[in-house]
Amino acid sequence: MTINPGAAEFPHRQIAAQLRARIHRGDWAPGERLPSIPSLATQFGVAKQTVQRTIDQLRIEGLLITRPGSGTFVRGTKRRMNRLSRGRYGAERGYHAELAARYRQHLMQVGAMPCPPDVAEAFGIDVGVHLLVRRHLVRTGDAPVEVGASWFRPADVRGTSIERPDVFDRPLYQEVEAETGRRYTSARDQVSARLPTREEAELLQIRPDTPVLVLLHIAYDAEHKPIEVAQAAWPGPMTSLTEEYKIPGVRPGLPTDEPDLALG
Amino acid sequence: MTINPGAAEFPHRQIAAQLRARIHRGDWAPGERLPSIPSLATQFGVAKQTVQRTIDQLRIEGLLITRPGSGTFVRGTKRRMNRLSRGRYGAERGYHAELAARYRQHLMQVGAMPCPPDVAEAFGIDVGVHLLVRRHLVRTGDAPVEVGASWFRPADVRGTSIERPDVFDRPLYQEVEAETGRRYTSARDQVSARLPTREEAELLQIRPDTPVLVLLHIAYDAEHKPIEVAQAAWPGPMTSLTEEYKIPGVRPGLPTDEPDLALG
DNA sequence: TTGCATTTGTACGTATGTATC
DNA sequence: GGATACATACGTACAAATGCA
Repeated sequence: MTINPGAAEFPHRQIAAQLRARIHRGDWAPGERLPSIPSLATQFGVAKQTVQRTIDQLRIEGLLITRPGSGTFVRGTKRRMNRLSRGRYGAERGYHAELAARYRQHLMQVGAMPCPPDVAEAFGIDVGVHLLVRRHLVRTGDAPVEVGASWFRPADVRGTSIERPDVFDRPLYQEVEAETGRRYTSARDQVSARLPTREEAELLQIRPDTPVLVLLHIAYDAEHKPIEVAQAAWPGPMTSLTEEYKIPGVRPGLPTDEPDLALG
Repeated sequence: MTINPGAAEFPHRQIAAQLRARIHRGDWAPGERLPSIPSLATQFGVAKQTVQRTIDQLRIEGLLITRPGSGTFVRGTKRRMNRLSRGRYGAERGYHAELAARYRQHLMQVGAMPCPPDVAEAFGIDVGVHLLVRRHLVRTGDAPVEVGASWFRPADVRGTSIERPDVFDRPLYQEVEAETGRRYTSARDQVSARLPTREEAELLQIRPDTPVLVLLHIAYDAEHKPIEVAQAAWPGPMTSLTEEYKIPGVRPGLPTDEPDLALG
Protein backbone atom coordinates (compact mmCIF):
# COMPACT_ATOMS: atom_id res chain seq x y z
CA MET A 1 0.00 0.00 0.00
CA THR A 2 2.47 2.63 -1.06
CA ILE A 3 2.31 5.47 -3.48
CA ASN A 4 5.13 7.03 -5.42
CA PRO A 5 4.44 10.78 -5.55
CA GLY A 6 7.24 11.39 -8.02
CA ALA A 7 6.07 8.87 -10.61
CA ALA A 8 4.60 9.76 -13.98
CA GLU A 9 1.13 8.70 -12.85
CA PHE A 10 -0.68 10.94 -10.43
CA PRO A 11 -1.29 9.54 -6.96
CA HIS A 12 -5.06 9.29 -7.43
CA ARG A 13 -4.55 7.20 -10.54
CA GLN A 14 -2.02 4.95 -8.86
CA ILE A 15 -4.45 4.35 -6.02
CA ALA A 16 -7.29 3.69 -8.46
CA ALA A 17 -5.19 1.09 -10.27
CA GLN A 18 -4.29 -0.66 -7.01
CA LEU A 19 -7.87 -0.73 -5.78
CA ARG A 20 -9.12 -1.99 -9.15
CA ALA A 21 -6.61 -4.83 -9.06
CA ARG A 22 -7.52 -5.80 -5.50
CA ILE A 23 -11.24 -5.75 -6.24
CA HIS A 24 -10.81 -7.92 -9.32
CA ARG A 25 -8.60 -10.24 -7.31
CA GLY A 26 -11.40 -10.58 -4.80
CA ASP A 27 -9.81 -8.97 -1.73
CA TRP A 28 -13.30 -7.67 -1.05
CA ALA A 29 -16.30 -9.76 -2.05
CA PRO A 30 -19.22 -8.13 -3.87
CA GLY A 31 -21.27 -6.20 -1.35
CA GLU A 32 -18.42 -6.03 1.12
CA ARG A 33 -17.34 -2.73 2.62
CA LEU A 34 -14.00 -1.12 1.84
CA PRO A 35 -12.00 0.66 4.54
CA SER A 36 -13.23 4.20 5.10
CA ILE A 37 -11.82 7.00 3.04
CA PRO A 38 -9.86 8.60 5.90
CA SER A 39 -8.44 5.18 6.74
CA LEU A 40 -7.37 4.56 3.14
CA ALA A 41 -5.83 8.00 3.07
CA THR A 42 -3.55 7.26 6.01
CA GLN A 43 -2.76 3.80 4.65
CA PHE A 44 -1.68 5.27 1.32
CA GLY A 45 -0.07 8.27 2.94
CA VAL A 46 -2.07 10.86 1.01
CA ALA A 47 -4.70 13.48 1.79
CA LYS A 48 -8.31 12.48 2.25
CA GLN A 49 -9.28 14.47 -0.84
CA THR A 50 -6.98 12.40 -2.99
CA VAL A 51 -8.63 9.14 -1.97
CA GLN A 52 -12.03 10.79 -2.35
CA ARG A 53 -11.14 11.58 -5.93
CA THR A 54 -10.13 7.97 -6.55
CA ILE A 55 -13.42 6.73 -5.11
CA ASP A 56 -15.34 9.16 -7.31
CA GLN A 57 -13.64 7.71 -10.37
CA LEU A 58 -14.24 4.06 -9.43
CA ARG A 59 -17.86 4.87 -8.74
CA ILE A 60 -18.29 6.35 -12.21
CA GLU A 61 -16.71 3.20 -13.57
CA GLY A 62 -19.35 1.21 -11.76
CA LEU A 63 -16.99 -0.76 -9.53
CA LEU A 64 -18.09 0.82 -6.28
CA ILE A 65 -21.29 1.96 -4.62
CA THR A 66 -21.01 4.65 -1.96
CA ARG A 67 -23.52 5.40 0.76
CA PRO A 68 -23.00 8.59 2.80
CA GLY A 69 -22.91 7.79 6.47
CA SER A 70 -22.48 4.12 5.77
CA GLY A 71 -19.47 3.32 3.66
CA THR A 72 -18.04 2.28 0.31
CA PHE A 73 -19.10 -1.10 -1.10
CA VAL A 74 -18.04 -3.35 -3.96
CA ARG A 75 -20.71 -3.60 -6.60
CA GLY A 76 -22.06 -7.06 -7.38
CA THR A 77 -20.94 -9.14 -10.32
CA LYS A 78 -20.37 -7.36 -13.54
CA ARG A 79 -22.15 -8.19 -16.77
CA ARG A 80 -25.77 -8.83 -17.01
CA MET A 81 -26.55 -10.11 -20.45
CA ASN A 82 -29.41 -8.74 -22.47
CA ARG A 83 -30.40 -9.32 -26.01
CA LEU A 84 -30.81 -6.53 -28.48
CA SER A 85 -34.41 -5.79 -29.21
CA ARG A 86 -34.34 -7.88 -32.36
CA GLY A 87 -34.76 -10.69 -29.88
CA ARG A 88 -38.02 -9.12 -28.90
CA TYR A 89 -39.55 -10.57 -32.00
CA GLY A 90 -37.25 -13.54 -31.97
CA ALA A 91 -36.25 -16.05 -34.54
CA GLU A 92 -39.32 -17.60 -33.01
CA ARG A 93 -41.74 -14.76 -32.87
CA GLY A 94 -43.84 -14.84 -29.76
CA TYR A 95 -41.76 -16.66 -27.20
CA HIS A 96 -41.84 -13.69 -24.91
CA ALA A 97 -45.12 -14.73 -23.35
CA GLU A 98 -43.52 -15.99 -20.18
CA LEU A 99 -41.10 -13.11 -19.93
CA ALA A 100 -43.07 -11.43 -17.16
CA ALA A 101 -42.67 -14.52 -15.05
CA ARG A 102 -38.90 -14.64 -15.35
CA TYR A 103 -38.50 -10.96 -14.59
CA ARG A 104 -40.42 -8.77 -12.26
CA GLN A 105 -41.56 -6.27 -14.79
CA HIS A 106 -43.56 -3.48 -13.27
CA LEU A 107 -45.85 -1.24 -15.31
CA MET A 108 -45.30 2.19 -13.79
CA GLN A 109 -47.36 4.57 -15.84
CA VAL A 110 -49.74 4.70 -18.78
CA GLY A 111 -50.75 8.12 -19.98
CA ALA A 112 -50.00 11.20 -22.04
CA MET A 113 -46.64 12.93 -21.76
CA PRO A 114 -44.60 15.42 -23.79
CA CYS A 115 -42.10 13.45 -25.81
CA PRO A 116 -38.31 13.82 -25.59
CA PRO A 117 -36.17 14.79 -28.61
CA ASP A 118 -35.16 11.26 -29.62
CA VAL A 119 -38.75 10.08 -29.76
CA ALA A 120 -39.92 13.21 -31.52
CA GLU A 121 -37.32 12.75 -34.22
CA ALA A 122 -38.29 9.12 -34.67
CA PHE A 123 -41.96 9.99 -35.17
CA GLY A 124 -41.11 13.06 -37.22
CA ILE A 125 -42.97 15.41 -34.89
CA ASP A 126 -42.00 18.38 -32.73
CA VAL A 127 -40.40 18.01 -29.34
CA GLY A 128 -42.86 18.26 -26.48
CA VAL A 129 -45.93 17.08 -28.39
CA HIS A 130 -47.98 14.87 -26.10
CA LEU A 131 -47.86 11.17 -26.87
CA LEU A 132 -49.19 8.11 -25.13
CA VAL A 133 -46.46 6.46 -23.10
CA ARG A 134 -46.29 3.15 -21.26
CA ARG A 135 -43.40 3.13 -18.82
CA HIS A 136 -42.03 0.14 -16.99
CA LEU A 137 -39.30 -0.87 -14.58
CA VAL A 138 -37.66 -4.28 -14.52
CA ARG A 139 -36.22 -5.76 -11.36
CA THR A 140 -34.32 -8.93 -10.58
CA GLY A 141 -34.70 -9.58 -6.91
CA ASP A 142 -34.09 -6.25 -5.27
CA ALA A 143 -32.09 -4.41 -7.85
CA PRO A 144 -33.70 -2.44 -10.69
CA VAL A 145 -31.98 -3.36 -13.95
CA GLU A 146 -33.93 -1.63 -16.71
CA VAL A 147 -36.16 1.40 -17.16
CA GLY A 148 -38.13 1.57 -20.36
CA ALA A 149 -40.84 3.49 -22.12
CA SER A 150 -42.94 2.74 -25.20
CA TRP A 151 -44.36 5.75 -27.05
CA PHE A 152 -47.39 5.79 -29.39
CA ARG A 153 -49.25 8.46 -31.34
CA PRO A 154 -52.52 8.96 -29.45
CA ALA A 155 -54.59 8.70 -32.64
CA ASP A 156 -53.04 5.31 -33.40
CA VAL A 157 -54.17 3.68 -30.16
CA ARG A 158 -57.27 5.66 -29.24
CA GLY A 159 -60.00 3.46 -27.81
CA THR A 160 -57.73 0.40 -27.59
CA SER A 161 -56.38 -1.49 -24.63
CA ILE A 162 -53.01 0.14 -25.20
CA GLU A 163 -54.08 3.41 -23.63
CA ARG A 164 -55.44 1.66 -20.55
CA PRO A 165 -53.15 0.65 -17.67
CA ASP A 166 -53.65 -3.04 -18.36
CA VAL A 167 -51.04 -5.74 -18.06
CA PHE A 168 -51.28 -8.04 -21.05
CA ASP A 169 -50.77 -11.78 -21.22
CA ARG A 170 -48.79 -11.45 -24.44
CA PRO A 171 -45.96 -9.21 -25.62
CA LEU A 172 -46.88 -5.58 -26.12
CA TYR A 173 -46.24 -5.64 -29.85
CA GLN A 174 -48.68 -8.52 -30.28
CA GLU A 175 -51.29 -6.61 -28.32
CA VAL A 176 -50.72 -3.56 -30.51
CA GLU A 177 -50.96 -5.60 -33.70
CA ALA A 178 -54.21 -7.20 -32.56
CA GLU A 179 -55.75 -3.94 -31.41
CA THR A 180 -54.72 -1.72 -34.29
CA GLY A 181 -54.56 -4.15 -37.17
CA ARG A 182 -51.15 -2.83 -38.20
CA ARG A 183 -48.29 -5.29 -38.38
CA TYR A 184 -44.75 -4.72 -37.05
CA THR A 185 -42.79 -5.10 -40.27
CA SER A 186 -39.34 -3.62 -39.75
CA ALA A 187 -37.39 -1.92 -37.02
CA ARG A 188 -34.41 0.25 -36.32
CA ASP A 189 -32.23 -0.03 -33.22
CA GLN A 190 -29.88 2.65 -32.00
CA VAL A 191 -27.46 2.01 -29.16
CA SER A 192 -25.53 4.70 -27.36
CA ALA A 193 -24.09 5.61 -23.99
CA ARG A 194 -24.99 8.77 -22.13
CA LEU A 195 -25.59 10.12 -18.66
CA PRO A 196 -28.96 9.28 -17.16
CA THR A 197 -31.74 11.76 -16.65
CA ARG A 198 -32.46 12.60 -13.07
CA GLU A 199 -35.45 10.26 -13.08
CA GLU A 200 -33.57 7.37 -14.70
CA ALA A 201 -30.85 7.69 -12.09
CA GLU A 202 -33.38 7.52 -9.28
CA LEU A 203 -35.24 4.56 -10.74
CA LEU A 204 -32.07 2.59 -11.49
CA GLN A 205 -30.63 3.57 -8.12
CA ILE A 206 -27.44 4.84 -9.66
CA ARG A 207 -25.80 8.22 -9.26
CA PRO A 208 -26.37 10.90 -11.88
CA ASP A 209 -22.73 10.69 -12.95
CA THR A 210 -22.82 6.98 -13.78
CA PRO A 211 -23.37 6.47 -17.51
CA VAL A 212 -26.23 4.38 -18.85
CA LEU A 213 -26.42 2.24 -21.97
CA VAL A 214 -29.44 3.31 -23.99
CA LEU A 215 -31.38 1.58 -26.75
CA LEU A 216 -33.81 3.46 -28.96
CA HIS A 217 -36.03 1.02 -30.82
CA ILE A 218 -38.29 2.21 -33.64
CA ALA A 219 -40.84 -0.25 -35.05
CA TYR A 220 -42.40 0.42 -38.46
CA ASP A 221 -45.49 -0.93 -40.17
CA ALA A 222 -45.70 -2.15 -43.76
CA GLU A 223 -45.85 1.46 -45.05
CA HIS A 224 -42.71 2.26 -43.05
CA LYS A 225 -44.62 4.50 -40.69
CA PRO A 226 -43.53 4.32 -37.06
CA ILE A 227 -45.95 2.37 -34.89
CA GLU A 228 -44.01 2.42 -31.67
CA VAL A 229 -40.85 4.03 -30.36
CA ALA A 230 -39.36 2.31 -27.34
CA GLN A 231 -36.53 3.47 -25.13
CA ALA A 232 -34.66 1.34 -22.63
CA ALA A 233 -31.80 2.23 -20.31
CA TRP A 234 -29.49 0.06 -18.22
CA PRO A 235 -26.66 0.93 -15.83
CA GLY A 236 -23.82 1.28 -18.30
CA PRO A 237 -20.77 -0.32 -16.75
CA MET A 238 -22.83 -3.29 -15.60
CA THR A 239 -24.57 -4.18 -18.81
CA SER A 240 -23.73 -5.57 -22.18
CA LEU A 241 -26.09 -6.22 -25.04
CA THR A 242 -25.61 -9.36 -27.07
CA GLU A 243 -27.08 -10.70 -30.26
CA GLU A 244 -26.52 -13.79 -32.34
CA TYR A 245 -27.39 -14.25 -35.98
CA LYS A 246 -26.75 -16.27 -39.10
CA ILE A 247 -24.49 -14.84 -41.76
CA PRO A 248 -26.13 -15.04 -45.19
CA GLY A 249 -24.39 -16.54 -48.20
CA VAL A 250 -22.96 -14.52 -51.05
CA ARG A 251 -25.54 -12.50 -52.92
CA PRO A 252 -24.85 -9.61 -55.25
CA GLY A 253 -26.33 -6.33 -54.12
CA LEU A 254 -26.08 -2.59 -54.16
CA PRO A 255 -23.72 -0.62 -52.00
CA THR A 256 -25.33 1.77 -49.55
CA ASP A 257 -24.42 5.32 -48.74
CA GLU A 258 -24.45 5.22 -44.97
CA PRO A 259 -21.29 5.36 -42.92
CA ASP A 260 -20.47 1.93 -41.75
CA LEU A 261 -18.60 -0.09 -39.24
CA ALA A 262 -15.15 -0.93 -40.46
CA LEU A 263 -13.95 -3.93 -38.47
CA GLY A 264 -11.49 -5.07 -41.08
CA MET B 1 -24.62 33.73 -14.24
CA THR B 2 -25.54 33.28 -10.62
CA ILE B 3 -25.38 30.37 -8.26
CA ASN B 4 -27.54 29.72 -5.25
CA PRO B 5 -25.31 28.17 -2.57
CA GLY B 6 -28.26 27.37 -0.33
CA ALA B 7 -30.20 25.39 -2.96
CA ALA B 8 -30.70 21.64 -2.90
CA GLU B 9 -28.33 21.19 -5.83
CA PHE B 10 -24.64 21.65 -5.15
CA PRO B 11 -22.97 24.59 -6.84
CA HIS B 12 -20.89 22.42 -9.16
CA ARG B 13 -24.04 20.70 -10.42
CA GLN B 14 -25.86 24.00 -10.88
CA ILE B 15 -22.95 25.32 -12.91
CA ALA B 16 -22.79 22.11 -14.95
CA ALA B 17 -26.48 22.38 -15.78
CA GLN B 18 -26.12 26.01 -16.85
CA LEU B 19 -23.10 25.31 -19.03
CA ARG B 20 -24.80 22.27 -20.60
CA ALA B 21 -27.82 24.38 -21.48
CA ARG B 22 -25.71 27.15 -22.97
CA ILE B 23 -23.65 24.72 -25.02
CA HIS B 24 -26.74 23.01 -26.40
CA ARG B 25 -28.23 26.42 -27.12
CA GLY B 26 -25.16 27.23 -29.14
CA ASP B 27 -23.66 30.04 -27.08
CA TRP B 28 -20.34 28.54 -28.05
CA ALA B 29 -19.98 26.85 -31.42
CA PRO B 30 -18.29 23.44 -31.65
CA GLY B 31 -14.55 23.96 -31.41
CA GLU B 32 -14.95 27.34 -29.77
CA ARG B 33 -13.16 28.18 -26.55
CA LEU B 34 -14.97 28.71 -23.26
CA PRO B 35 -13.88 31.39 -20.80
CA SER B 36 -10.98 30.24 -18.67
CA ILE B 37 -11.67 28.40 -15.45
CA PRO B 38 -10.56 31.26 -13.17
CA SER B 39 -12.72 33.61 -15.19
CA LEU B 40 -15.76 31.36 -14.90
CA ALA B 41 -15.09 31.06 -11.18
CA THR B 42 -15.29 34.80 -10.64
CA GLN B 43 -18.33 35.07 -12.93
CA PHE B 44 -20.19 32.43 -10.95
CA GLY B 45 -18.82 33.67 -7.66
CA VAL B 46 -17.32 30.34 -6.58
CA ALA B 47 -13.86 28.97 -5.99
CA LYS B 48 -11.72 27.92 -8.92
CA GLN B 49 -11.79 24.32 -7.68
CA THR B 50 -15.55 24.21 -7.97
CA VAL B 51 -15.50 25.22 -11.61
CA GLN B 52 -12.66 22.76 -12.18
CA ARG B 53 -14.88 20.01 -10.86
CA THR B 54 -17.69 21.05 -13.20
CA ILE B 55 -15.33 20.98 -16.16
CA ASP B 56 -14.09 17.52 -15.15
CA GLN B 57 -17.67 16.26 -15.23
CA LEU B 58 -18.55 17.81 -18.59
CA ARG B 59 -15.36 16.37 -20.04
CA ILE B 60 -16.30 12.88 -18.90
CA GLU B 61 -19.69 13.44 -20.48
CA GLY B 62 -17.89 14.23 -23.71
CA LEU B 63 -19.19 17.76 -24.08
CA LEU B 64 -15.86 19.47 -23.57
CA ILE B 65 -12.26 18.97 -24.59
CA THR B 66 -9.60 20.53 -22.38
CA ARG B 67 -6.05 21.34 -23.39
CA PRO B 68 -3.63 22.40 -20.66
CA GLY B 69 -2.05 25.70 -21.47
CA SER B 70 -4.57 26.31 -24.21
CA GLY B 71 -8.14 26.28 -22.96
CA THR B 72 -11.47 24.50 -22.74
CA PHE B 73 -13.27 23.79 -26.01
CA VAL B 74 -16.70 22.60 -27.06
CA ARG B 75 -16.62 19.20 -28.68
CA GLY B 76 -18.48 18.84 -31.95
CA THR B 77 -21.98 17.58 -31.23
CA LYS B 78 -22.14 15.58 -34.44
CA ARG B 79 -23.27 12.07 -33.95
CA ARG B 80 -21.40 9.58 -36.02
CA MET B 81 -23.59 6.76 -37.13
CA ASN B 82 -22.25 3.27 -37.44
CA ARG B 83 -23.94 0.06 -38.21
CA LEU B 84 -23.69 -2.95 -35.98
CA SER B 85 -21.35 -5.52 -37.38
CA ARG B 86 -24.19 -7.50 -38.88
CA GLY B 87 -23.87 -4.86 -41.57
CA ARG B 88 -20.39 -6.15 -42.17
CA TYR B 89 -21.84 -9.09 -44.01
CA GLY B 90 -24.83 -7.15 -45.16
CA ALA B 91 -28.13 -8.12 -46.58
CA GLU B 92 -25.95 -7.84 -49.66
CA ARG B 93 -22.85 -9.73 -48.73
CA GLY B 94 -19.76 -8.20 -50.15
CA TYR B 95 -20.53 -4.56 -50.64
CA HIS B 96 -17.72 -3.63 -48.31
CA ALA B 97 -15.16 -3.66 -51.07
CA GLU B 98 -15.11 0.12 -51.42
CA LEU B 99 -15.18 0.72 -47.70
CA ALA B 100 -11.48 1.44 -47.52
CA ALA B 101 -11.96 4.27 -49.98
CA ARG B 102 -14.76 5.92 -48.05
CA TYR B 103 -12.86 5.85 -44.80
CA ARG B 104 -9.20 6.28 -44.14
CA GLN B 105 -8.66 2.93 -42.57
CA HIS B 106 -5.09 2.43 -41.51
CA LEU B 107 -3.64 -1.02 -40.81
CA MET B 108 -1.47 -0.45 -37.77
CA GLN B 109 -0.07 -3.81 -36.82
CA VAL B 110 -0.11 -7.45 -37.88
CA GLY B 111 1.54 -9.90 -35.54
CA ALA B 112 1.38 -12.08 -32.44
CA MET B 113 0.14 -10.64 -29.17
CA PRO B 114 -1.15 -11.97 -25.84
CA CYS B 115 -4.93 -11.86 -25.95
CA PRO B 116 -7.14 -9.89 -23.54
CA PRO B 117 -9.79 -11.57 -21.36
CA ASP B 118 -12.75 -10.91 -23.68
CA VAL B 119 -11.02 -12.48 -26.63
CA ALA B 120 -9.70 -15.39 -24.59
CA GLU B 121 -13.18 -16.18 -23.38
CA ALA B 122 -14.57 -16.04 -26.90
CA PHE B 123 -11.98 -18.51 -28.19
CA GLY B 124 -12.21 -20.63 -25.06
CA ILE B 125 -8.51 -20.28 -24.27
CA ASP B 126 -6.50 -18.84 -21.41
CA VAL B 127 -5.83 -15.15 -21.01
CA GLY B 128 -2.45 -14.13 -22.34
CA VAL B 129 -2.06 -16.88 -24.92
CA HIS B 130 -0.47 -15.41 -28.02
CA LEU B 131 -2.79 -14.96 -30.98
CA LEU B 132 -2.40 -13.33 -34.37
CA VAL B 133 -3.88 -9.87 -34.32
CA ARG B 134 -4.58 -7.35 -37.07
CA ARG B 135 -5.12 -3.89 -35.64
CA HIS B 136 -6.46 -0.89 -37.45
CA LEU B 137 -7.38 2.73 -36.88
CA VAL B 138 -10.09 4.57 -38.79
CA ARG B 139 -9.96 8.30 -39.35
CA THR B 140 -12.31 10.79 -40.93
CA GLY B 141 -10.29 13.81 -41.86
CA ASP B 142 -8.12 14.53 -38.87
CA ALA B 143 -10.02 12.86 -36.07
CA PRO B 144 -9.62 9.18 -35.23
CA VAL B 145 -13.07 7.61 -34.85
CA GLU B 146 -12.51 3.89 -34.37
CA VAL B 147 -9.83 1.56 -33.10
CA GLY B 148 -10.24 -2.08 -33.89
CA ALA B 149 -8.51 -5.42 -33.73
CA SER B 150 -9.21 -8.80 -35.33
CA TRP B 151 -7.87 -11.87 -33.52
CA PHE B 152 -7.14 -15.31 -35.02
CA ARG B 153 -5.72 -18.57 -33.74
CA PRO B 154 -2.22 -18.81 -35.24
CA ALA B 155 -2.78 -22.38 -36.43
CA ASP B 156 -5.89 -21.29 -38.33
CA VAL B 157 -4.12 -18.73 -40.49
CA ARG B 158 -0.55 -20.07 -40.64
CA GLY B 159 0.99 -19.65 -44.05
CA THR B 160 -1.86 -17.52 -45.36
CA SER B 161 -2.01 -13.88 -46.34
CA ILE B 162 -3.79 -13.12 -43.07
CA GLU B 163 -0.57 -13.23 -41.07
CA ARG B 164 1.19 -10.90 -43.46
CA PRO B 165 0.82 -7.12 -43.19
CA ASP B 166 -1.04 -6.93 -46.49
CA VAL B 167 -3.94 -4.63 -47.28
CA PHE B 168 -6.58 -6.60 -49.16
CA ASP B 169 -8.83 -5.45 -51.95
CA ARG B 170 -11.80 -7.20 -50.39
CA PRO B 171 -13.26 -7.39 -46.88
CA LEU B 172 -11.15 -9.24 -44.36
CA TYR B 173 -13.73 -11.98 -43.82
CA GLN B 174 -13.75 -12.76 -47.54
CA GLU B 175 -9.98 -12.98 -47.53
CA VAL B 176 -10.12 -15.33 -44.56
CA GLU B 177 -12.76 -17.52 -46.18
CA ALA B 178 -10.73 -17.76 -49.39
CA GLU B 179 -7.44 -18.47 -47.62
CA THR B 180 -8.70 -20.96 -45.04
CA GLY B 181 -11.64 -22.57 -46.78
CA ARG B 182 -13.85 -22.07 -43.74
CA ARG B 183 -17.05 -20.12 -44.17
CA TYR B 184 -18.35 -17.43 -41.83
CA THR B 185 -21.67 -18.98 -40.84
CA SER B 186 -22.94 -17.25 -37.72
CA ALA B 187 -21.87 -14.49 -35.39
CA ARG B 188 -22.39 -13.00 -31.98
CA ASP B 189 -22.22 -9.30 -31.17
CA GLN B 190 -21.77 -7.87 -27.73
CA VAL B 191 -22.07 -4.14 -27.05
CA SER B 192 -21.02 -2.46 -23.85
CA ALA B 193 -19.62 0.77 -22.48
CA ARG B 194 -16.44 0.96 -20.45
CA LEU B 195 -13.40 3.11 -19.86
CA PRO B 196 -10.74 2.92 -22.53
CA THR B 197 -7.42 1.21 -22.10
CA ARG B 198 -4.47 3.53 -22.01
CA GLU B 199 -3.66 2.73 -25.61
CA GLU B 200 -7.23 3.16 -26.85
CA ALA B 201 -7.38 6.56 -25.20
CA GLU B 202 -4.18 7.65 -26.91
CA LEU B 203 -5.24 6.39 -30.33
CA LEU B 204 -8.71 7.91 -30.12
CA GLN B 205 -7.26 11.10 -28.66
CA ILE B 206 -9.62 11.07 -25.74
CA ARG B 207 -8.86 11.24 -22.05
CA PRO B 208 -8.64 8.03 -20.03
CA ASP B 209 -11.75 9.02 -18.09
CA THR B 210 -13.97 9.39 -21.16
CA PRO B 211 -15.98 6.19 -21.71
CA VAL B 212 -15.88 4.27 -24.99
CA LEU B 213 -18.56 2.23 -26.68
CA VAL B 214 -17.21 -1.23 -27.39
CA LEU B 215 -18.34 -3.98 -29.74
CA LEU B 216 -17.05 -7.53 -29.43
CA HIS B 217 -17.81 -9.51 -32.55
CA ILE B 218 -17.34 -13.28 -32.68
CA ALA B 219 -17.62 -15.04 -36.04
CA TYR B 220 -18.21 -18.81 -36.15
CA ASP B 221 -17.79 -21.39 -38.89
CA ALA B 222 -20.28 -24.13 -39.81
CA GLU B 223 -19.15 -26.24 -36.82
CA HIS B 224 -19.71 -23.25 -34.55
CA LYS B 225 -16.01 -22.90 -33.91
CA PRO B 226 -14.75 -19.30 -33.64
CA ILE B 227 -12.88 -18.16 -36.73
CA GLU B 228 -12.34 -14.56 -35.80
CA VAL B 229 -12.90 -12.36 -32.79
CA ALA B 230 -13.01 -8.65 -33.56
CA GLN B 231 -13.08 -5.75 -31.16
CA ALA B 232 -13.94 -2.17 -32.02
CA ALA B 233 -14.08 0.91 -29.81
CA TRP B 234 -15.48 4.39 -30.39
CA PRO B 235 -15.57 7.51 -28.23
CA GLY B 236 -18.67 6.79 -26.19
CA PRO B 237 -20.69 9.94 -25.78
CA MET B 238 -20.21 10.86 -29.42
CA THR B 239 -21.18 7.60 -31.04
CA SER B 240 -24.31 5.60 -31.56
CA LEU B 241 -24.67 2.25 -33.26
CA THR B 242 -27.69 1.67 -35.45
CA GLU B 243 -29.18 -1.29 -37.18
CA GLU B 244 -32.26 -1.89 -39.28
CA TYR B 245 -33.94 -5.20 -39.90
CA LYS B 246 -37.10 -6.93 -40.99
CA ILE B 247 -39.38 -8.42 -38.39
CA PRO B 248 -40.33 -12.00 -39.21
CA GLY B 249 -43.91 -13.24 -39.25
CA VAL B 250 -45.45 -15.40 -36.57
CA ARG B 251 -43.89 -18.81 -36.22
CA PRO B 252 -44.19 -21.14 -33.27
CA GLY B 253 -40.96 -21.86 -31.49
CA LEU B 254 -39.30 -22.86 -28.26
CA PRO B 255 -38.61 -20.49 -25.42
CA THR B 256 -34.98 -19.87 -24.58
CA ASP B 257 -33.30 -19.68 -21.25
CA GLU B 258 -31.24 -16.58 -21.65
CA PRO B 259 -32.05 -13.36 -19.87
CA ASP B 260 -33.71 -11.06 -22.29
CA LEU B 261 -34.58 -7.53 -23.08
CA ALA B 262 -37.99 -6.62 -21.75
CA LEU B 263 -39.14 -3.55 -23.68
CA GLY B 264 -42.82 -4.22 -23.04
C1' DT C 1 -36.21 9.42 21.38
C1' DT C 2 -32.04 11.68 21.91
C1' DG C 3 -27.39 12.30 21.28
C1' DC C 4 -22.94 11.32 19.43
C1' DA C 5 -19.37 9.31 16.58
C1' DT C 6 -18.52 7.78 11.94
C1' DT C 7 -18.60 8.24 6.94
C1' DT C 8 -19.35 10.20 2.60
C1' DG C 9 -19.70 14.57 -0.16
C1' DT C 10 -18.68 19.20 -1.15
C1' DA C 11 -16.37 23.80 -1.04
C1' DC C 12 -12.45 26.86 -0.49
C1' DG C 13 -7.70 28.73 -0.31
C1' DT C 14 -3.08 27.77 -1.26
C1' DA C 15 0.67 25.75 -3.54
C1' DT C 16 2.93 23.39 -7.24
C1' DG C 17 3.53 21.28 -11.76
C1' DT C 18 3.12 21.27 -16.72
C1' DA C 19 1.66 22.51 -21.28
C1' DT C 20 0.70 26.17 -24.61
C1' DC C 21 1.11 30.50 -26.70
C1' DG D 1 11.59 33.89 -20.86
C1' DG D 2 7.09 35.30 -19.38
C1' DA D 3 2.15 35.07 -19.12
C1' DT D 4 -1.72 32.22 -19.35
C1' DA D 5 -4.39 28.02 -18.56
C1' DC D 6 -5.34 23.51 -17.10
C1' DA D 7 -4.34 19.69 -13.50
C1' DT D 8 -3.40 17.92 -9.16
C1' DA D 9 -2.59 17.70 -4.14
C1' DC D 10 -3.17 19.16 0.67
C1' DG D 11 -5.41 20.91 4.74
C1' DT D 12 -9.48 22.75 6.73
C1' DA D 13 -14.27 23.31 7.32
C1' DC D 14 -18.94 22.08 7.07
C1' DA D 15 -23.22 19.53 5.68
C1' DA D 16 -25.96 15.35 5.37
C1' DA D 17 -26.79 10.56 6.11
C1' DT D 18 -26.13 6.56 8.83
C1' DG D 19 -25.62 3.62 12.84
C1' DC D 20 -25.25 2.81 17.55
C1' DA D 21 -25.49 3.53 22.45
